[in-house]
Amino acid sequence: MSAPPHEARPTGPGRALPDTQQGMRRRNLARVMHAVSAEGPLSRAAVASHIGLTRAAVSTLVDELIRTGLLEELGPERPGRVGRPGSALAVSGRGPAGIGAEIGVDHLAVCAVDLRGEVRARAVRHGTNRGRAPEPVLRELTGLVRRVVADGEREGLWPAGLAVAVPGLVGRDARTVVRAPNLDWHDVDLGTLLPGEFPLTVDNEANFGGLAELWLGVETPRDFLHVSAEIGIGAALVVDGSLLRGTRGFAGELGHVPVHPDGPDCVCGSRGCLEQYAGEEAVLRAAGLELGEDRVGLLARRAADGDERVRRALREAGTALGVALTGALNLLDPEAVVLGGALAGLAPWLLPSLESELARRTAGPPCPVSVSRLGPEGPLLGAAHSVVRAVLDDPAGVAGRL
Amino acid sequence: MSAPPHEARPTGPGRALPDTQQGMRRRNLARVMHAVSAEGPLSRAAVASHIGLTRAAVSTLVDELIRTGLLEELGPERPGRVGRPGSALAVSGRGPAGIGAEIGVDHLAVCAVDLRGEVRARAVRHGTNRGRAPEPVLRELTGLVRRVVADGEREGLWPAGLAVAVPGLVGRDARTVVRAPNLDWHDVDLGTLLPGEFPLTVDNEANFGGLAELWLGVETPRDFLHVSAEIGIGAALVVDGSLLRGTRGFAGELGHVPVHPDGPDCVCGSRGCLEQYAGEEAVLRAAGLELGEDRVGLLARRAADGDERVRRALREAGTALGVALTGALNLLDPEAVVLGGALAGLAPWLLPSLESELARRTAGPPCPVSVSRLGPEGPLLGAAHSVVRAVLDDPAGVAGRL
DNA sequence: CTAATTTGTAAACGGCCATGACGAAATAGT
DNA sequence: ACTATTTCGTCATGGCCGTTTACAAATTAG
Repeated sequence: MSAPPHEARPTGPGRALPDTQQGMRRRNLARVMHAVSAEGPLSRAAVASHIGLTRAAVSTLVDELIRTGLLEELGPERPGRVGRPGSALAVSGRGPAGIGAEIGVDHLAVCAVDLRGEVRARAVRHGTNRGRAPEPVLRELTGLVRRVVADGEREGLWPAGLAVAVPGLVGRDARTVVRAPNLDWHDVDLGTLLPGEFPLTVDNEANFGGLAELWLGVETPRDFLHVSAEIGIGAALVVDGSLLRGTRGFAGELGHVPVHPDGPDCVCGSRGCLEQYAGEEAVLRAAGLELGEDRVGLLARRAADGDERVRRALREAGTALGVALTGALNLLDPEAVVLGGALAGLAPWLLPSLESELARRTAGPPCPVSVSRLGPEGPLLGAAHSVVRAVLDDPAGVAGRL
Repeated sequence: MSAPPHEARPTGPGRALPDTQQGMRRRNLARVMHAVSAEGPLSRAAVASHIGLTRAAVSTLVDELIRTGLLEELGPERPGRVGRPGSALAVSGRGPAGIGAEIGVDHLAVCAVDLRGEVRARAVRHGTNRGRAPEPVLRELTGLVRRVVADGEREGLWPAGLAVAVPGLVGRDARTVVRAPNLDWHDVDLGTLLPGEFPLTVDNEANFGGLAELWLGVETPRDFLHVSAEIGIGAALVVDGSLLRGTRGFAGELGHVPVHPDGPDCVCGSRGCLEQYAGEEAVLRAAGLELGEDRVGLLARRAADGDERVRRALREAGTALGVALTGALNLLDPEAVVLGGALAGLAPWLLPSLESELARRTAGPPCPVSVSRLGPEGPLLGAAHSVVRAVLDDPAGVAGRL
């Protein structure tokens, strides 16, 4: 009944496996998968030199991975250089798939991603979820999941796990939504309300967005700060290629970093939090706009149209964001800052003031700020890919479920 | 000539070793050392159940460790329970030792710590180093190191490495002091100025202080923030048992987190940094005291004597620290905050305002703040222990140097 | 067309942990 | 006191796994 304790979280060639010969084998299988997945089609010899094993050892590993359907033999490479050409190996486009889901304030979305990282099926339902009870929302989501799973199965894919991105704080058990202000959900255990046929992981959408940036971004380093504002302002802290979650799973709450310690009261009990200056509500108020559907799109359109009041509101939000980020950069010394989620769309009007604030407050060269090209798709893709990464990180684990 | 590329930094049972049988063996040797080191004297059977290997496997591992002198057989345990009593194993009190050194603003200190974690030799020289050139200071330090090494050798210890704590920023190469404001050093490569007979590691004193807290603290969790103020205000960020260093090695610069963004100018180029409110200079000025020797002790004495102006200065510093920490806690969600270094001595007057500020600004239960019992010894002990940990993390590596 | 190079596989080898059995040394029960 | 039981450490055996060595296959260089 209950799904196996599927620990999708630690990423990087399958750590935490026992240091026994079997564990070694499993880790080496993972390293082969990672090499092939990351470096495109590769011959056995190329894999061997990538991961530091001998060709013979890689041969047996590859045989096993082909037998279990995780790897595919593409056929002989086109020569080009001297010597016998290798036989290209690629990650299979059939077999296990990661199912990602997103519970947004204004929509539900589900997609299936194969081991190659390609989206093979999608389903979306628009319409607000603000204030709706968890049960009906999750029933709808379950419907979408089943549809996507069915679509995938028609193409030879089977679900290796389900990862759900939610706009709120998630406990370290990766199942319960502790608090989702914009849905008005508290302590909802998604594990009991979603299909139990495959392993489930739940996480904050900012975290999944950050992971998407890490895995899918073009030039993303292994150490960066991914800032995203959907509702509150959240940040994903990626340190050395893995997510910093904090003891309770609440790390990255950039929105409640004090900017003006004596500023206006915040719902969190503190005063002058970043959210009071750069949060969605605050910006809309400063811009003189009403709350409604597609608030971010509205801001972007008005700013593009030259509405000076909106532009000023965004400039000031950028400045506040700059102050809060200065603190974060001093603490974490990341390689880059990436603006994602809603911020990506507003970047043209936020960036100037943000960057000048950072430059003013930084001694050396300021930390580069870039804009995510994933935009609002980030969390959904990150969720689906987290399942895929879990498979790549322990191919033997998933093979056992065949 | 040049020391081997000794990577003392990653801690945790020898990771990053290749996934081959030899690497497995090395990691298992490390796991045995860790088990014995952490859990006191242990029989082979107890070690086996701790690390999940069979008794037979542990036997051969232990044999090897005894042969290389890293473990010692203490003899039969006193029974107590049924069955043949085990033979107690303990980490050897002879063999490799970690040499720790500290370059303080007002002193130099060196110590040797054996694998059991006990300090076996020390040497100190008092007197300011403020403004002195690196060469004479490091010549003196070299003298102290040689003395401590000689003392250790008389007890059967040989130096496995030297770790130096400095009051400033250290590059990620773990050798160069990028900037040490209070010594007025810039880009000094300690590697060329210190004995090259054993592997060298250099790090910030705040980092070593934090590691000392992690390794030696009584109830320290694996996730905490260690705040220490010697000169500037530095923090060591310990995440899941390892130090967060940042891309350039500059993480933890709590002193330059903005507290009042429009406050007084700071040397870093920004305005209203924490250091302007809680830094040593700022507090002394607010307290109406002169700069001189043992400034922290002076503050503590005056505060203890009831000097209201000093107490107010410390209260206000505590409040500012609380604001900056609020930001850090929101970002990192650690399990605890530990005050170390100079702050430990001033804690009685800082804590009340600090904690009330944290409580005011935190929604749930506030993060517990504790005071380090290591105090000013932290960085020195952390440095020495970092070498010891490196040995425990890869005993085979050190055995090769016998 | 030959020499050189590279790939993939097969067989022998060696290292390492697991398994199972055994003697040793203690306790528990009679 | 004596036996049964439990636990410890070790040894021999076996299986797993990566390495080494050798070799055939496939390509380029000359």
